[in-house]
This record gives sequence, structure tokens and C-alpha cells, in this order.
Amino acid sequence: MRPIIHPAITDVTVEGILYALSDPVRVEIFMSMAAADCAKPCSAYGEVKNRKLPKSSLSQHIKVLREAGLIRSQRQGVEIRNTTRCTELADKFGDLISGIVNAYQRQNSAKRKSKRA
Amino acid sequence: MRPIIHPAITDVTVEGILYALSDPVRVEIFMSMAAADCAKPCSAYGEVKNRKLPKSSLSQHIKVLREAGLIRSQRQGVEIRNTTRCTELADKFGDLISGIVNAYQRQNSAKRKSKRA
DNA sequence: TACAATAGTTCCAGAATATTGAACTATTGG
DNA sequence: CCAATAGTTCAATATTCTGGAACTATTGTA
Repeated sequence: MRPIIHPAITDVTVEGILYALSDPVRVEIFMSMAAADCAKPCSAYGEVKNRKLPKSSLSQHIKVLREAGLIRSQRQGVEIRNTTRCTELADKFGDLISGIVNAYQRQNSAKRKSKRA
Repeated sequence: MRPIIHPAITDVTVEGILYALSDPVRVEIFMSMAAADCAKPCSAYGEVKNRKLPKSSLSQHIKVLREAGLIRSQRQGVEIRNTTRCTELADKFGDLISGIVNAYQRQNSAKRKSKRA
């Protein structure tokens, strides 16, 4: 079987990151992964906004995140565990990622608030 | 003629911004606009990376930036002058935009450096 | 070794988006 | 009113995305 490929941090680009995070499903996955306390399998991210993703779509989305350099995936037995590359990314891109995540979080909490009202 | 439509700042979303800026041509346009000292017509952004954009494409890209809430366009005689909405955006999204722009700028200056070498 | 169960990936056809030349609209100067 | 300039819209083509079905990979069990 071929190994899972990750770009070197030097090959990670801003446009790649923005593209990957410009999809609402993918940011959700990424943010949820960033919030996780340990590496979780792909299937842990299979539900987004109360909608179950087809597994081929989930696989594609995770691949996009991986190839953009945002996450790292490694096989652990029958499943593939995923983590963000936030530390490396922060070294290279400063507060780009955290800025995006924070903006999303603020937006989401504002949305939840207005829904309750 | 119908007026040019801009979203209210309250309707501007993070995903919309990321989507708009995930295109290399559009970030170039946006960054160049942000760097401009005064409002310039669309045609001022018609050349990106030494390649002349077809004007229908330029028009589309500017429309995407406008509808994402990133820029403001207003007719001034025969041309349409464009400015960024950076101030409003910073109020709403903190350092999201500046983080993106800074990351891009660092990346571009690194690229230029390695080309020279 | 074989097979079943689980987790993901790949393939590919249909759906959705993006690109761009050509035709069109808007504004102004003469 | 006409010509020139600046952009927009239309529509055909091209590219990218989505997701079901078939496939591969790993492990546990017999």
C-alpha cells in the first residue's frame, strides 16, 4: 500500500490554506479537529451541521485538508488518525490560522445567540 | 441602470471572505487594491502576474470580491472606482484580513527572494 | 490460511462552478 | 446623436465537485 503523503511545511501555501478552509464543511472538520484532545479517525468527523457526510465526500475533504498542509493523517491499525499541524503552521504563518479559526468561532457563537433569541 | 449592490457589513461572512480570497487572482487584486493610495478603476487591476486578464473575467472577480463584502465599488463617470472595506472588516473580524494579507505578503517576498538567488 | 468486519480510498457519471469571447449597457465628450 | 471608453451580461465550453458503488487495507477470529 502506498503511504499517506503530506506536503513539507515549506511547500504549504497561503492560497492552499485559504482554498481548503473556504469550504464550510472543511472548516468545520478542521475546527473540530483542532478542538479535539487526541487524534481521531476520519469517521469522527463524519457529521457536520447535523448532516451525515457520505464517506467518499468525507474522504475527499480530509484529503484536501491534508494536501493543503493543514492536517496530518496516520494509519493506526484499521483506522486513520488525524491531527492538525497548527504548531508548524503557526511557526510559518503567524496568526493566520488562529485568526481564521477565531473569526469563525465568533461568527458561530453570534449565530447561535441570534437563533436562541 | 441598476445600482451596484454591496452587502451590509452584518451580512459579510468568514466563509465568503475565505472563498473570495482563496483564488490567487482575487487576492492579488485585493492586495493591490489595499495597497493603492486612492480608489482606482477596475481596469487598474487588469494585469495579474504578468498576465492580462480578459475583461469579463476581471469583472467577475471584482464582483466576487464585492459580493463577499471585501471591496466597495462606485461609479465615477465612465469608470467604476474601487476601494477595500478594510476598516469595517477589521471592526467586525479583527485581524482576519490583515493576517491573510500579511501571510501573503511574507510568502510573496520569500518567493521573490528565492527567485533572485 | 481464509474469511468477516471495519475504515477509508478510488472511480466515474452527473451536478455545479468557473472562464471568456461576443454582444450588450452606461457615461461622457464633442 | 455619435464615438469612445469602461464594465456587465450572456452563453457555450471547460473545469471542479459530489457521492454511490466497487475496491483496498488492516485486524481479529477460527
